Amino acid sequence: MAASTLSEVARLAGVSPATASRVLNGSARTPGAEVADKVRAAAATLGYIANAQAQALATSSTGLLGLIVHDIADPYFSTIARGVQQAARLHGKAVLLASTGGTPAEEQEAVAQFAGRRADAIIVVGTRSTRPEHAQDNAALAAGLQRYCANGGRAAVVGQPLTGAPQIDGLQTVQLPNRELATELAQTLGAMPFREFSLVAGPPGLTTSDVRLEGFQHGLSLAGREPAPVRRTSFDRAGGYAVGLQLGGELAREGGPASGSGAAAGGPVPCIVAVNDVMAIGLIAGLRESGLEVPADVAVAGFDDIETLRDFQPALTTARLPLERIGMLAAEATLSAPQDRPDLEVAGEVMLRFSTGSPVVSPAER
Amino acid sequence: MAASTLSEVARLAGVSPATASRVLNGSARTPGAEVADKVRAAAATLGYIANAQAQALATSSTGLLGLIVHDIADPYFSTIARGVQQAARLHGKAVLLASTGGTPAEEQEAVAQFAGRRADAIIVVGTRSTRPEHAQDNAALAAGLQRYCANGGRAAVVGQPLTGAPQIDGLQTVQLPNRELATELAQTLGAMPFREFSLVAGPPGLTTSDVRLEGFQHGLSLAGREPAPVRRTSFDRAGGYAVGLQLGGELAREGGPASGSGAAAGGPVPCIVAVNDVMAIGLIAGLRESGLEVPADVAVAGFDDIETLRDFQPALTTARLPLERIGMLAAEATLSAPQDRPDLEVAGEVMLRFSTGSPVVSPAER
DNA sequence: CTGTTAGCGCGTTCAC
DNA sequence: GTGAACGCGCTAACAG
Repeated sequence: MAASTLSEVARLAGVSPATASRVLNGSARTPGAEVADKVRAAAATLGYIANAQAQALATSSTGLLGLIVHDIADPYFSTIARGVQQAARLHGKAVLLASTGGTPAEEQEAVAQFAGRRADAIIVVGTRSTRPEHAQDNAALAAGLQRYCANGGRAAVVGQPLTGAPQIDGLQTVQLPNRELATELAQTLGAMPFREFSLVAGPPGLTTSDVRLEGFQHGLSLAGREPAPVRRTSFDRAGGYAVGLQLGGELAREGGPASGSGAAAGGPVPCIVAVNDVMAIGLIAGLRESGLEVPADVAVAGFDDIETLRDFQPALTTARLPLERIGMLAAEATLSAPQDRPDLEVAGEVMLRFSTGSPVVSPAER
Repeated sequence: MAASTLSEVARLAGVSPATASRVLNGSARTPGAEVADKVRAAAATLGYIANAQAQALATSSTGLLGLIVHDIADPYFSTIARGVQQAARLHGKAVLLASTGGTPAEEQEAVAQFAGRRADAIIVVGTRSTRPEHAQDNAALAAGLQRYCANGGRAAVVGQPLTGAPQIDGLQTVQLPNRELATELAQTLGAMPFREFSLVAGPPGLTTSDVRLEGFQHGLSLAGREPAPVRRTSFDRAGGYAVGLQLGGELAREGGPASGSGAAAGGPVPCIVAVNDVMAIGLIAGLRESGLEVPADVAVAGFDDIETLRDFQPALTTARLPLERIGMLAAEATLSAPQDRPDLEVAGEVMLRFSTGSPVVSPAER
């Protein structure tokens, strides 16, 4: 990567590098029109492109925005990433992406990487972990962000605050209404004539999963329901599918050798709630594999309201999180003036659809 | 972003900056063990993190890999992005992301941005455009990449070669088997007892769409079928939905006031093929909205085999592209030795599923 | 309004 | 094995 330099342009234009710099970038005082034109012409013929590294070194500001997600191919993260990207572009920043895999150790690595590149801001997205085996890495991650912020970096965490970390001062948190929305969803569902509830969650210690679980149980109790049994599985489609096969088998057996259409039976059906949409989709696939129909034999709900999944049949009852907006918010928070505003909050919305027997809305209005 | 510097570390360790540099990075000759330890200790207590900008300036290599996509929230692109990210990490590179919106003008902007940051490589993903209004921007894009490569940058385009551009020497192309796969899909489908075929495509001038269209028509003719009529719409879910409503209305009318289940009628049904999965999903939603059932009343097929859509019901017949692998390949191509290998090719696979009446495969095997 | 100087943080050739 | 000096490309003070 050896392109032409500013001094080459300056020489060709017959001026000093400083003047060339003033012309080519938005310096306070623009040089004379003639000179400016000469410089621009020289730059054009040489195909000059300013070296951002050198500029960064000189100005100590890189225009880089670091984004750390668990998996960029997961629609949850890619939608947030789109929001971040938009905000970044609006501010003239470039996005540095790290798709980690989800462990605090990898996240910490990414933070170090971005800190080394002197990113102006870092955004960390994805569930935290309270698993004991992650305690040390969590501490390292917190320390990394701590130091990054202490050195003047701006940072934001989307979801929950860092686990087991003290107050880090430059660090913002974009609070997601996981608990509240889950409560609302459970309360709404709890008031409907379902026979019983089951919950499908990720492994214990994944904060997002745990918090949504808590919210669900709370909502159920508010609705006068018993606490629901919880199945633990992996926090992805495959986990949902596995549990779907399991639960499907149990329900089918219980409903008799030929469960058939539960709708025909007419009785109330059970309702299974997964802690996110992707798991719910897998769950439904598993239930179907077991010969059950949704919502005739069993109702299902998810969480997130992933856009790509909105044409799914039966339409999935879920709790909508404004993912793209969340990404923008996080980016804005780190990019705008470092006010000591309180932690940002976001609103969600319960979406009742046919997977729990609610009337269908026209797909046009997705 | 004012962190501690190498000379601070050196001073604290009582050595020269040069020595500190040798210790902290993998220099050829490692200094004495005692000195090394002192330096490392100093670095640790100061929380030293090397300034990548300065290193880049000194070594003229940034370790940056630029990735340009049309929309990071689109599963097609996010899956490719995952592949790129993995390869990048393997090579110790960081990924610079640009989600452009899809126009050549924005892509050109992103290329300039990345060139300015002196990215070691640039990968451009997404359909090219041959629309006349894009001719100028296409030229600018080509010129930008041309210069970037001339300056020693490595670059790759995924999909089709740049439109209207001369041979750019450092530029690799990852050829996607769009035409061949489309032909194969159409040939397979054409041999099945469908009444007739319709094609749903993006606006004319989107190369990916156009090429797949050509392939389809060719495959149909190989199967002894008439060329199929083409509906043009937007290259996304909404476009598919709109056409679905349209075609659905026509088919329903033609089938009589109460089309009901075509399966009952027993006759052969029409088959509609969309140029990508996302459009196909929208299409199905629109058809359903018109009261038609897939595949009983009408068969539907897509292209890409998007992972998130694999649990969709009816399971979508499609042509699988190994998207993640494609991303890795593109990254490897730009990151590995600049051999003059011919343009890379990728294999795909026709996936027959229930949306065209083919037997269902267990969802476990997605 | 323009040119000169210095320095951003680091790698690297040279001498020692 | 270690230190001193220079340069990467650019911006920001300071003179003129």
